[in-house]
Amino acid sequence: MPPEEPPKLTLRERKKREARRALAQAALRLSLDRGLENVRVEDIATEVGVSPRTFNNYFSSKEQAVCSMVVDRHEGMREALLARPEGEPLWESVKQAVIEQYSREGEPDRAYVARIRELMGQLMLRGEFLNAHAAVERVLAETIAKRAGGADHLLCRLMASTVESAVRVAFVNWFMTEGEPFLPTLERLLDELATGMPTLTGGTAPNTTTTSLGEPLC
Amino acid sequence: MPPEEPPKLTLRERKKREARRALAQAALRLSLDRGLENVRVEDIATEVGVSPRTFNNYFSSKEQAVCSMVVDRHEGMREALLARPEGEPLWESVKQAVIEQYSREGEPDRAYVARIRELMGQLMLRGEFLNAHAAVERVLAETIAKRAGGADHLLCRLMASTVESAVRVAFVNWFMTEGEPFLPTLERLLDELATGMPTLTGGTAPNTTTTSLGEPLC
DNA sequence: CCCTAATTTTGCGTGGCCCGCACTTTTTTG
DNA sequence: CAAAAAAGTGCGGGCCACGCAAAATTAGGG
Repeated sequence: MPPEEPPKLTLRERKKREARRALAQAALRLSLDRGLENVRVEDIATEVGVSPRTFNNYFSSKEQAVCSMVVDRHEGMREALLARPEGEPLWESVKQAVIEQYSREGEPDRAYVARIRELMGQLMLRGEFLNAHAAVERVLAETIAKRAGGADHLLCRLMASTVESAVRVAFVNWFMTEGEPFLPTLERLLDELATGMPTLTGGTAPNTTTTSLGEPLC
Repeated sequence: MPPEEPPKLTLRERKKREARRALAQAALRLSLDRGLENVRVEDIATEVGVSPRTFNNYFSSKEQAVCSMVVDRHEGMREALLARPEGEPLWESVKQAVIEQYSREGEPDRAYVARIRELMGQLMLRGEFLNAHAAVERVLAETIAKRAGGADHLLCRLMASTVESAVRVAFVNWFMTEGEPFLPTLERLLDELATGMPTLTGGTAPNTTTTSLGEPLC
């Protein structure tokens, strides 16, 4: 009979999530401002008004905090995939689910693109970023498997991994070029995957010089 | 006229490579023995008979040292790809080059599989591992682009990224299962990629329970 | 053979991070 | 409102990455 919705999440839970969110946000904001190497854990903690020790109760490194948004996407992704209509071909479902998830957030903010590029130069952070994507990939694979009704487990993993590849490539392309929008690129890459690899034909190039490797970017 | 081959690499260079190799090897061996968390940088350095400070002249973290073998593969991969016959379809070239590279090393050692599994549980290491694969991916993309004679840059990246996905999936499958060999799996996955995604058809599964996420393994 | 310049290794010191532990503060529950 | 549960906090220790400058090693002519 009580009309007020007793919030399913206990106060504790809400505060906890809020704190986590605030820390992640602060970590990202500060990193974009000054560059990750100039942000100490202490700074992030102070920004949120919490002790440095507490920061480590939520994240085990600042890189993890910065990347936590990536891994939080898995939840939306799973729901989107499971919500696709019954008879739809599997690949179409996956494609739509992924696109849906990334549209929900809107095009990433252009204003920060230079800073993001700079940020991704940080080695540790790239590691954590890839790691986060791997986490998403895992959940995606499980969801695909469930959705496909027990199809070959290996192929499900491959599919998930492949989708994540497309996302990463589209993202890198987005922040490395000036104008190209993210979503259309992603969609195009996903379509490319659907038709298979042999679209491209071979033949050695004429004369380009050998580029060295090092590790300039992504 | 001098018949002895004057080693192209100066003594300096040889010692350097040797040291690097020794450090990487020691790092891997010790990690497999005791688990990465029980290996200090000092231990690795001592094992090779060098000061801890020197270790950091070669690698900026022990995780990096452990994973350096992965990134060293890029060289062989590039050569293998560029050595493929002229007219061969691009995808076939890529596939063969990758398989060639991984056959060269032989099947990974079965004896250590349990330890490897344990090792991959380490979060930091997984990050560095993924990072290493990303480096290989980048070189592969460049090489593909060169080989394809200036094809769409984005698609080259996608192809490289996709190949690396297959490798990672095959590898994880290898160390998570008991008997399945690595190379045949890899080959199968690459073929799967060639034909495109829609091989699998959809339809929701019957009743499986929702698995939680956390981050149990890879 | 030896001397000099270039390069590498090393010791030391600094700043920072991660985390276990015990203690305090806050929230929950009965 | 009191006891219990859970989260925040301060302290201390161990480790790591790295800048710097001094020693050790190598390279290449005289």
